Amino acid sequence: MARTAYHHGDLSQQAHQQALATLREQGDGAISLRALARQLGVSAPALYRHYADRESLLAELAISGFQALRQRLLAVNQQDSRKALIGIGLAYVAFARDEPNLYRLMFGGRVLPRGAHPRLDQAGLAAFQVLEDTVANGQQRGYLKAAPLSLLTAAAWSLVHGLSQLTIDGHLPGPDSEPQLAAGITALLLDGSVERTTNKEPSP
Amino acid sequence: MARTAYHHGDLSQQAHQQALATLREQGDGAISLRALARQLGVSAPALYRHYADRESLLAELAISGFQALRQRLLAVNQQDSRKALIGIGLAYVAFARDEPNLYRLMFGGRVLPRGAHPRLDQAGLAAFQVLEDTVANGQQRGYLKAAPLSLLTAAAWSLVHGLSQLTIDGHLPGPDSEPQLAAGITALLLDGSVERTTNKEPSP
DNA sequence: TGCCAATGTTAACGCCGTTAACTTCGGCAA
DNA sequence: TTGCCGAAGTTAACGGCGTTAACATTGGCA
Repeated sequence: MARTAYHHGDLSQQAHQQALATLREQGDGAISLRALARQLGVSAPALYRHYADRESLLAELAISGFQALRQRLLAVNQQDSRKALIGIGLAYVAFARDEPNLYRLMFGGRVLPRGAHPRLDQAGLAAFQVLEDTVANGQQRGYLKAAPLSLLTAAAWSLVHGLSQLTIDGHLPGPDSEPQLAAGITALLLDGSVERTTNKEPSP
Repeated sequence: MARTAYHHGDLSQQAHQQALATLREQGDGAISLRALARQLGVSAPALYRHYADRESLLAELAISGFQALRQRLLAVNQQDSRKALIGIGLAYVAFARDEPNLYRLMFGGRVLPRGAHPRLDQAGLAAFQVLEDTVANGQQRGYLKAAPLSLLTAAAWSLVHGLSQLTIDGHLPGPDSEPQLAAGITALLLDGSVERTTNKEPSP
């Protein structure tokens, strides 16, 4: 169907783009189908030809977010296991820093209950898979402990996810020191936090 | 001011309680001032005598959430440094599991931009302080590395926060195995994830 | 006792998501 | 070439929301 005065011709794509722009600038709470339609010079119900409801539109945005995150994690691709793991952590946090509102939508949990949008779940899983593969690889090479893969992966994911969330919410020191912080924290998970010279606790 | 047919007498308190109940059951998105007023048998604008707007009400809920979290962290109080640290982690994740919707409100970041509600920032800081004190204590006793306190604390907080978020959003295995997972992950941050026997990476 | 500040009320504005019923129009079948 | 049908738009409407303005009630203090 081609472009006409009546038929818009590319509404789905443009709605996605415009909604993404609004999300980036003002967060998902600012996304309204009516305002979106207004900006696109179209009536509000027209959007319902392309999205079942507001939540479906948000789900599409989240899906593209997971795909972008996955690409950034795949781009790390270091040979050395330690560098690969720290690189993944840095890339993850950098994504959250660059796209805070998108990241919040993806992981907010407020919208989009798990299981409501299968394609969304699948996109999230695909991004997670990159992290898990990196951990598994480090383990196969003997760099990481022989602990259960699910445990190591959950630890790594929890760490970078928590750091991302705290960073974009301003709970941690300014963004200038953020890369060092991320690298230092990742290193802590790798090397441990306990003082190795004294395994026993000294008496107080 | 006493209870009357006209004057409710305890609206502020009851609104808080009712909103908290709705939050627990359906999340903050389901909290509406009009519905709240209806449930309390009062007109909607009456609530504006006690809360500047919807966001202020949510801020109050979040504040009480941080206070509850702080109490649960304070209740750990183990002598042994390692047990104290793991105990804090378990308590933190347990709180999130018990109050998922409240936890999301507290850390969602979607509502309540940092700095908008000073008392909220202060309540969050007070909860964070318990974690930092525990870390500092472990460090002073020589159990933890002599790394910068802010780094160690950020790592611990990131880990438990990320684990909490992933847990309540259903990204990790069922809640039955959750305590073991939390304990195992916390132990990983303490002891490290790398295989100690081989510090060098073997050639592939 | 009278008044004032606190705490309620109704009415209204403009926004929102969503649905129903109708219109336009591109492209394919006869 | 024509006719029609389904995709993709339209307007109108419903009910809900946050919020404000203007007004009403009333408890307690001077």
